[in-house]
Amino acid sequence: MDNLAIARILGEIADLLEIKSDNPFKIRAYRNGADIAANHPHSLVALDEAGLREIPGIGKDLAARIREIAETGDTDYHRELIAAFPPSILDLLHLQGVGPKTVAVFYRELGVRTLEDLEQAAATGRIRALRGMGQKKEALILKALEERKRHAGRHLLPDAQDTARALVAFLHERAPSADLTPVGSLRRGCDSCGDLDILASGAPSTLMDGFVSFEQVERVLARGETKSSILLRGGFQADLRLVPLESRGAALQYFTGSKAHNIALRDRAIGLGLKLNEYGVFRTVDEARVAGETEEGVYEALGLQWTPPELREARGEIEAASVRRLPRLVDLGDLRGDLHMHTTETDGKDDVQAMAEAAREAGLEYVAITDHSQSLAMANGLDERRALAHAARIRAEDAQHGVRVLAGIECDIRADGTLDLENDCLASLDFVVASVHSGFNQDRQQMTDRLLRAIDNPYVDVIGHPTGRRILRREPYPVEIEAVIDAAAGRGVAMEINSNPNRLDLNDVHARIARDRGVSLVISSDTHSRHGFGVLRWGIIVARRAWLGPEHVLNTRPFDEFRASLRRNRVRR
DNA sequence: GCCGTTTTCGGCCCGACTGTTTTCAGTCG
Repeated sequence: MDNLAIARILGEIADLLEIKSDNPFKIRAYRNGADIAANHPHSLVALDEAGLREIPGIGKDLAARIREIAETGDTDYHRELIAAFPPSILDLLHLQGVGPKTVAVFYRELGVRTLEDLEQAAATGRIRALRGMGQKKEALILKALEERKRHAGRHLLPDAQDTARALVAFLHERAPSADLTPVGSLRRGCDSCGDLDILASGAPSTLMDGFVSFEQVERVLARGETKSSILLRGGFQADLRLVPLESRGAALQYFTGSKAHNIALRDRAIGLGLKLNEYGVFRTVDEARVAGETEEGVYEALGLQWTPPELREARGEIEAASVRRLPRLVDLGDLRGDLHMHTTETDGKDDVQAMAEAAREAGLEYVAITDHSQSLAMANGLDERRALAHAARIRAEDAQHGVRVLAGIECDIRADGTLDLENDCLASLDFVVASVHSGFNQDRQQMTDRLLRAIDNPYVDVIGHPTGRRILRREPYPVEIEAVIDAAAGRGVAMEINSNPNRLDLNDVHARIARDRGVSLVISSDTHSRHGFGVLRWGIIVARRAWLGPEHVLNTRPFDEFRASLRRNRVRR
């Protein structure tokens, strides 16, 4: 029983209480408890009741519940709630536009318990008959269901990586000398993964027995000598492939893909009188194997530079590799600063000092503190007066913790494209990220104009999470992203790669366009706690997939150079 | 349910937006 499992139970209690319309503050207490459990650096199971109660936000009841979960795996309270409501209705809660009140009405009035029930109800016009609902609501629900279906079976990159890691560790115990590597879209760093592919080279065939007995297996889909597939609880499908050691490189190449990259490579092989498959590179004339032990060898045999997995999407990498002109890609170690984070002044969990210290420990040389502006009332956003007072306190921490600290803001872009704080306030700050947080239903023209107008504001340094997507949950808002990129290029405004694994926004394709049009990128964490700097690795993966080198990323620069390169500080001629 | 207290109750981040109403409920962030 780990902290995440505790968090999941507390979170479900909060969800169920919400559907029950229980005391909202009690709900918040449980949700907060789930947050605490999920983010606590040490195992809660190891703490006794007194130790738990020392954690702020954990009181008498939550401490007792956590103890109960630690000892029995669940709590009676949770079981009681599940007895009152089928747990499958929690799926409904995660639909876009459907909240606890709506779920409760669906359940009470229509007996809806599952996504399928809901789809039936919507399709037969029973939603619109409900009080407070209409045709539009019904259409929105059908759309949300359709989106959900499209994303079904896909998972966020960190979830895929965690599951793959657990699976590899499990397999490693059974075949310590084998080489075990996650391949497929996970190795390429795609922003979501459909299934997990694990390659085992030099493993005994008995490893398959281990694989299908993995503790998280729900169903064995296929069981063979060299390939097996399992379905895991939580929805992941995982495939294990066994190849002999001498084919390791070829198999790595073959199973990493992408499909388009592999097809192009095999095509190239044919042109060279060669054949490429998962066992090696072979001469067509006599079937003699010329490569396959290492991936480098496979690419060399095809007259190509070894290509980083992130680039294998048939987006020009083969042509570049053939003339040895693949770019030097940015690395996590290149990052010197982080330019988007929140503190307790708005909706963050830690204060400026704690963030600065954590940033230093994460190896960063500078940060910008960018709390929310007033429009985000729910996040306790800052008005001009508070923004300036906060800036003064931030500057007092500058260089006090081994990092330079800039007083920034994440300023909301209003529906009309104006910014949420007066220009003289923005001018008094060191750094401004401008982001859209509301009004996602504007049409393409309105949203584009809105962003263009924000870019026109002379105090905007960066456009934050420029398309507003939430991976697997919300589509990007409609926007002419290329028009926005061109405007940013013209005005010298940078664009963000938000590293939150739910966002990864800009995505790889758009970030590459931005790069090609001369826009500078920043890779930022958008962290809301001192534990959140680790997400920068996901932003780095997006940047690598976008062909970015350190020279394209502003926050790889030394502090003084970075600062001088900001639009606001650039020497104008 | 947690917390802090002028300590055992009373307060707990709230405004924008949408779709439904005709003054508001629900969702989102």
